[in-house]
Amino acid sequence: MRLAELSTRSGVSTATIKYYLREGLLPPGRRVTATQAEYDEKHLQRLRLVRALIQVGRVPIASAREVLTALEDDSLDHNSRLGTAVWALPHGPESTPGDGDGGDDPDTAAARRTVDALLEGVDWEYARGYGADAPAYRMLVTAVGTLSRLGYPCAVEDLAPYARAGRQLAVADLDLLERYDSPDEQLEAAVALTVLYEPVLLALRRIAQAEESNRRFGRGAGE
Amino acid sequence: MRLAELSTRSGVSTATIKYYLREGLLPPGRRVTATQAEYDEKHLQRLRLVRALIQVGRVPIASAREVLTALEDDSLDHNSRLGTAVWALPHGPESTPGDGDGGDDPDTAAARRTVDALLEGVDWEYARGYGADAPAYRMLVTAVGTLSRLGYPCAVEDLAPYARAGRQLAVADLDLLERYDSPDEQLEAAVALTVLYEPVLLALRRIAQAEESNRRFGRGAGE
DNA sequence: CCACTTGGTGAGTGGCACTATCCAATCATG
DNA sequence: CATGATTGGATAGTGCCACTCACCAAGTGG
Repeated sequence: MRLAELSTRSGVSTATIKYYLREGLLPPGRRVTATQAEYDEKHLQRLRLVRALIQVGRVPIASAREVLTALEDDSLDHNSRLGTAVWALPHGPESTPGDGDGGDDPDTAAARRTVDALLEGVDWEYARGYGADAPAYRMLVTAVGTLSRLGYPCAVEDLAPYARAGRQLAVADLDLLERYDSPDEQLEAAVALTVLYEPVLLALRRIAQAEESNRRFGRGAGE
Repeated sequence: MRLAELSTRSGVSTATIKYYLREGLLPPGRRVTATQAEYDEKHLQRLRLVRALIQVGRVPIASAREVLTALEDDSLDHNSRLGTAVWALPHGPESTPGDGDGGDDPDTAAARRTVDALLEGVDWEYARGYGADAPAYRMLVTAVGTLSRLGYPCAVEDLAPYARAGRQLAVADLDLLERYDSPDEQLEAAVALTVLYEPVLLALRRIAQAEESNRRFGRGAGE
């Protein structure tokens, strides 16, 4: 199919598709002549994934490119590709640099200790092995630091229920992932499901908050 | 305290504080003379909350203003303020407008049916009462629509584990909230905890994914 | 008393995700 | 073959948003 058809089928303007091609988010089409290229279903699927990452997952273009590059990096084996791709995903506000406190102020140090205790408490030794390198770990430390800086509770026992929920979510995630047999499908699914289930989860939490608030405080509370 | 001290104590530049004052995110200080104003601890606390909303929660300025306005709207009772504030929080990508499909294409309609069935299945009748008005509901429909458009599983039974997790999270959230006695504290805490626990939760999910992936597939997988 | 600081205002900056315009090569059609 | 539309690539521009800078008159402190 031509670029125009790719556009109508995906609902993305040709200008935007050209932009994605330039940015390396979409592999170039098979060149037919000097001025025409042919795209296939894989391009369409990739384009949809890119849109989902950017619009739903709010992943910046640069991170999306890293993720997608990792997905098709032939120099890595399946598991490494998966790891690299998810690793490159959204870091959230990394360490809030320059925000009054440096990277190792007392609050952040305390947050790190809390997080380490939490990970030990729930027996996630694999995660602890990675230490401060994992984006998710740093995101967690930053968030916990911000919470305590604001004076909100975030001791180990406060965080434990969230860790338990995270554990269940991960099991559900992996269950979904295991439906895919082909390595390529699994790679793309890992990225897509990680990102696209985030709004699902957050929305469900909000709705459940309203529900629970209503249950505890009566109509009108919560949301 | 003066603006400069507010700046050093919060780590936010005076220019940015002035900007927040202009935008109505921060109430004006008590005017001492024609060119000087006095700020207190409440301003500092509010400023920290604003920073947290914007930097950690990625809440746009305009939404933050709505939230904060609702928090101190004297024309509303406690519960209405709480509802309005949380209601104004982050919508995520609302209905992905103009993205090829309008607001009521077949995918979205199917997503709506799935979501309704899910809410009925977990017996959240209060949430269903609000229908399409609640931002969280619309976020959920959008996300589910995107998932199915990409060909990823999001049937009721696929979503159920996430709803269950959301329920547990909401209980944990409300437990944290109930520690606060003063209505004002509770209002601010509701907003802060809703927003600031989102990165905590997402980070824990990522870490747990890596942990679970390692457990199932052996070292190197997941993250 | 006078350099310095303060807080308010308007205009400017930088980043990012597009988007509009142009162009030569190519294709479809009479 | 003539010719007008279309294609894909390149470049520059747009709009938004969260700041940030420059300036200024009014006040303050040594």
